[in-house]
Amino acid sequence: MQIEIRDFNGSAEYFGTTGHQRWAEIADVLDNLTPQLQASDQAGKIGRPIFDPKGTNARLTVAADAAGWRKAPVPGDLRPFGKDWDAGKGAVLAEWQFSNYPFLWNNIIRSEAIFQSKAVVAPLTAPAEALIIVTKSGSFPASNSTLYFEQANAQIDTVTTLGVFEIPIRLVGLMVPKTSPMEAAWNVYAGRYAREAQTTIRQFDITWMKSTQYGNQAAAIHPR
Amino acid sequence: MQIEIRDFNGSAEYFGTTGHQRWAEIADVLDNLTPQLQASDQAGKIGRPIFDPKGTNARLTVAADAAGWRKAPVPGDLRPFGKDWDAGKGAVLAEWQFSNYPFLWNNIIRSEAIFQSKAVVAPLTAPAEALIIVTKSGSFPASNSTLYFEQANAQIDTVTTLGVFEIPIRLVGLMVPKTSPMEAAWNVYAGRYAREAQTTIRQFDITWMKSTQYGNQAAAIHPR
DNA sequence: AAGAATAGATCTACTG
DNA sequence: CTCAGTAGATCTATTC
Repeated sequence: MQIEIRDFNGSAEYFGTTGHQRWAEIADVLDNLTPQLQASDQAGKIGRPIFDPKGTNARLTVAADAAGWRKAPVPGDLRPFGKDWDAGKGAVLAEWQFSNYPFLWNNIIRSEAIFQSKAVVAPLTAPAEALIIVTKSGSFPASNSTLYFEQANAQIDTVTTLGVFEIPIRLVGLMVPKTSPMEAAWNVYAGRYAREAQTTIRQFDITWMKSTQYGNQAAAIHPR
Repeated sequence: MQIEIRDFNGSAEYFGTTGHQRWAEIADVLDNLTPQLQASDQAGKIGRPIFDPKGTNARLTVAADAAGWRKAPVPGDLRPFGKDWDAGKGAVLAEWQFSNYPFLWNNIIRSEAIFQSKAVVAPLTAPAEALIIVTKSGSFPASNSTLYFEQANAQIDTVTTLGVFEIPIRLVGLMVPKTSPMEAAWNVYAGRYAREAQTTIRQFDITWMKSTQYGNQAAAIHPR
């Protein structure tokens, strides 16, 4: 998929130097990711294609695993902050975050805590030096209140101005391709939360609607 | 209801002095709140009584309103952080937070931002000086992943140790009464997310189960 | 009336 | 196998 990047707290420098190899791996995973779509079950838009978090999540995890990235358990003294990061390798933590928007800060806060603690958590081989957060663009039709790139960018931008966070963060946005049609995986699930999908590769026409809150345009996605 | 309190960043001092009247109002609201219960719709515990966020939220908002507390819109420059705080009066902001746990940090981060900005947001009459967060105890049976007091306390405790937040926070926990039976409102809704309830006051037996993650005991609630 | 956005509600999936 | 707990999914309600 096509991506956009925003860097905070020196992460451009970090991923351009020390973290170069880690980023190359994640960039490769993202580059090879096919957009995942599913049918909405929301009143008023039943059946319309929306971004599929389950399919995306599963594929990111599998592909990152192949590159040596593993779930990173939250250490005991940070237990209140949850169970694990979605992936970690070397000195870099990563989250794919497509759930509701407040998870952004849950992810950042606990990453900041581990960053400041300098603890080495398996599978990391050194204290965490940076965090990668993968989101989808707000251009994607999606379930209500799921986090999106432009929103995350605006929030992190404001808070880093406050100067309370130090951990370098590379925010990634999965973008709707500018070229129509788009080839995407169409995932059909047995139930609303089921993880097992029947997947077919299909073509979708993209049309661009008016601009939204953060200047990004909404994309309407129609099956061919 | 019975409550517990945890103070961070000097909020004990604040609510004992400058913020005394504001706290007296909220304490009164909480004191007069009847526990709100509803039937779970979760597989494996269908029909069992759980904490009712909708009923609790609605009653807190109405009672706080009667004491002059109003929704506080997020100002334009903090727009990425959402629409509003649940309540505000004078120089104090309040949230009733019974949704999923990451909202805790969404609430705190945006409050910290407004605290540092020193902006005066309607209906506040001065820059925000403190934040009250009302949660329920983890002793309550509840929907999965809804925020609970002991979890919030542990997280805030860790993060205030990092020294990145300055806004005084009073965290409130709505507790399961130690005396059985408990009188509570039993709310029946037309649908899973419906806000209109048919309410009856009923008695519930409380039995205490084994301790959980943060040392609090789980309460089993049985209709008489 | 329809659309967009946040807030809140609250489930299933998965793991220890 | 059940229970507890987090993660993630994703809806409806409400307001603008």
